[in-house]
Amino acid sequence: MAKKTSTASIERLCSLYRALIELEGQSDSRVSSSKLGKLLGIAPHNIRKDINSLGEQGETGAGYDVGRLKTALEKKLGLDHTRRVAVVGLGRLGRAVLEHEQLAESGFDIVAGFDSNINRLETIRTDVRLYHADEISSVVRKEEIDLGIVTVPSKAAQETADRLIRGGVTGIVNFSPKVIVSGRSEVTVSNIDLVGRLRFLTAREKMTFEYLS
Amino acid sequence: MAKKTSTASIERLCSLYRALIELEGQSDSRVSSSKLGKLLGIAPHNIRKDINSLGEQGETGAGYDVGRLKTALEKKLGLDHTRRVAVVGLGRLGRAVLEHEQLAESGFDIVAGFDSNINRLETIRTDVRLYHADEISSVVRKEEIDLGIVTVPSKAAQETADRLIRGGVTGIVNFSPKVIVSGRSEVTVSNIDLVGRLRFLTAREKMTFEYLS
DNA sequence: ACCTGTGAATAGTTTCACAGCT
DNA sequence: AGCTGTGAAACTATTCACAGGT
Repeated sequence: MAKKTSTASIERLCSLYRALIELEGQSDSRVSSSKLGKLLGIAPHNIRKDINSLGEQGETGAGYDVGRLKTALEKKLGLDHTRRVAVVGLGRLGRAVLEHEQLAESGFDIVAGFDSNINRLETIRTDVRLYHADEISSVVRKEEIDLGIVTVPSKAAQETADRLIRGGVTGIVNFSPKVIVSGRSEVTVSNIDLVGRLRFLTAREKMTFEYLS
Repeated sequence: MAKKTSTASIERLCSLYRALIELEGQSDSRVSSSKLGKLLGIAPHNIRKDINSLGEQGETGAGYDVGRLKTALEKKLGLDHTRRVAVVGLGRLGRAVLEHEQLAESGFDIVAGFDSNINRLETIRTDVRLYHADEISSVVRKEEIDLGIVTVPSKAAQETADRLIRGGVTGIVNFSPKVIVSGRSEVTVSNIDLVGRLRFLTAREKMTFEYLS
């Protein structure tokens, strides 16, 4: 297999996939790169490059077929089978994630919840099976969990991630403000701390403003 | 003012700021770029460049002074004053955000919540003032709100964002899966949809695996 | 010995331009 | 007329290398 796909490109392909799901319901069964570009705020050239980079789509001279492209992407991105997900940290945010209907609809089954507070484990009413945080590694392994969502306080974040990784997850979404670094290169971590985002937006405005003056 | 700071660089500076907050409590009052690099998973060269790009820090030959660098960053990134934030969409996730203590601690005051469901507005118990979604623009303007957090269903996302922008926010964090595009260039949008992140992690693993084979 | 600051080199990503298809 | 596919150009970002300081 030839060229590695860049992170940025994978990111765009995922947005693209999302857009295609929406377009699927529409009347028109074809889309052009420029229409997709407008929808996602990406340059059309870029979209063509991305699509083409996953081995050409065989589409020809007048737009892409929405259904076909979607199916192709699904396969290429590995989104054609459900994935098993665990949530660690059952505070307000963690519980909101547990009950997030959209996850299952999109092929991500939450099959386990973890917390270090026994009280919580007994109180929370949910269909998801709950375990103590000490069991993370073994449950992840036994239940063949692919991905972990971390919603614990920052001081527990790295330790939580290490346990998930030891259990064998291939990716982690980290909502805690502490940046998680994955020792192994085959595990990808996506850090999406809210405070960090707000800081970024603030900084962004400041710097843009300064640049103009 | 000379060179515009790149998005990636601002992003790194924000992580850096976070790391400095943590280091501030520690015994050692100095950090080296390599130590910071290890902590954040960034190359030391890169960190030096970033720090230096905001007008040199005056630090000399043996590490940076944690406190001084933090203060400098605070000022440069515009994090030295509190910002006013609104949350739109008071479902499970929105309510979790409303009560997120860390926001206020970090200088982001949530001063308004919005929803289009009157029932919710009456039921939710919180210190934050709640309004109907129709009032977004006027309240944002009157309360001088800087940033918006969007936790509405995807079909309402763009409309919500438009209202926030009309009211005058300078940035939006969008938790909904629908990509929001801001017409005006002075408004930055940060899209952080959970399903999208999980898709990305899935795709990432698949592509890495394929590359190796 | 270990650190920062920074010009130069390298690598990587995006944009352009146009050939070719429908 | 409008579209995709793609090599080449332009641009941006990262990494290197080393001068200079403590």
